[in-house]
Amino acid sequence: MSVSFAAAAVQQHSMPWLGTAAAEPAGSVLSFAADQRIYAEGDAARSYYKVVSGVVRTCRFLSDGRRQIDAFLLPGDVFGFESGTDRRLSAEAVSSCTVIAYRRSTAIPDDHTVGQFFAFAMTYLEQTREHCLLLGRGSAVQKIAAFLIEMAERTDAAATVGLPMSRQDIADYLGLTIETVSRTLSQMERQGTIALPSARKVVLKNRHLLEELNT
Amino acid sequence: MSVSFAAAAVQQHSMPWLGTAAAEPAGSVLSFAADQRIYAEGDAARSYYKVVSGVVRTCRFLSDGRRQIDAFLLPGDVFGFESGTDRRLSAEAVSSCTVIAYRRSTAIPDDHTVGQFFAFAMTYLEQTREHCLLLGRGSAVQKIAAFLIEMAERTDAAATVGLPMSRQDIADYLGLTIETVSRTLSQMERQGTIALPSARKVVLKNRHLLEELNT
DNA sequence: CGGGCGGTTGAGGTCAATCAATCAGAGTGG
DNA sequence: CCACTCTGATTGATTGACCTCAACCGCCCG
Repeated sequence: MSVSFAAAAVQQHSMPWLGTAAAEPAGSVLSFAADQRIYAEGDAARSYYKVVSGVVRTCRFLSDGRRQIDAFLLPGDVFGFESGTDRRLSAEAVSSCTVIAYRRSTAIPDDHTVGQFFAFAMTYLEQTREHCLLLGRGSAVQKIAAFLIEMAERTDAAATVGLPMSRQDIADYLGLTIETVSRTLSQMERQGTIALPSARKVVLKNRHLLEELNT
Repeated sequence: MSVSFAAAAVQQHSMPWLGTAAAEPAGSVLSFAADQRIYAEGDAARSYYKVVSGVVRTCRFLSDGRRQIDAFLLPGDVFGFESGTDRRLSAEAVSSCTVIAYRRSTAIPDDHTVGQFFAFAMTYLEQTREHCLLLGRGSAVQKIAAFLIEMAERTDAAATVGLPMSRQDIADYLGLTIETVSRTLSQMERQGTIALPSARKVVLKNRHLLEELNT
């Protein structure tokens, strides 16, 4: 689940959108402020993106105003490729961030590129299935524990994990409310499993215990 | 939910499945009795499958014995392709069923086949995301309503929908208990939204209302 | 007729949602 | 430098949805 930055840099200018690699232009760098929309559900999908810095969330909105966050994208992560012409999710900046946008090409696909996209899709598919398992069968404590471990692994954090997103973001990712997120974190702190030096920092004091909760 | 951008990983993971010949691949027809295992989590992934008749479920088991069903596969559906070498889910026959197994080949990759796999993966990804939304944010009534509509659409059913799977299967698919599934169906029947001529048959008497619940 | 299995129904408990108040920190203006 | 405000986070009290435990029903099959 770790992110490979070296390989990302190498591949940076040769990832067409199901198109030929030959005349593919470099992607354009874009910056977004916190909570700014990158694209919305229903938009035409003309590009895919790679996160350079900051954090991005992909999400869907329900008619009652609630929100389900599909994924948090960290530096190195790729997002925004679609099998159809339209966006199925919205993408927004969690923090101020910069991304590289790669334009979709209409040229004939080559199999190396399609193979890469297949691999991306499968990776996301497996992660989304894992997320389903958590949403369908996990208690609040299990959800928070899994989330903290996920963040720790993805940021290669030793013990102190930075949380770039708000409690509301975490709640919408885990299918909880902000109150439950907050309460669960507080409860874990009282039990000595974690420490909360600030709202956006978590120290994993007993990571083994957190991992056991996930089984 | 990060995607590693490592090119090496992409090669390694996607290549095994890119070898299917352009000519119609030879598949062997297999039959399974109800509840029989087709493959288990952790097995080597040597084939992918297409459902000919009957219904298949893909699922994972938790340490406490509970189960999360990832998907129900109906005739025509393809399942069992993996990005790695191992099965990440188990597959079992819901009813007695027949499937065609296509062995993975080492032949030269083929554009069309690779593109198909990408399309399959994206389709499943979108369905799984939809499922996440339901599991994370839906009430019992919403889950059951969405499930009934899904089954109706997938079987092209007019009004009477056959349910090939048990209440336990439905519960494990929706992240509920059998009691809640049963109660919710009964409640919908009392309200006149559906009728239950038998346990495995549902008549959608007010499909519009069911669809509204989903929004 | 009796047993077994899947499904339904009921009573009571639990966990997370809801409603509501308080707190903490960052930014602003006097 | 200190109120003041605004927003995000925390905590408390209560409610309610779903789970759990348990009994019962209905159908199939011997």
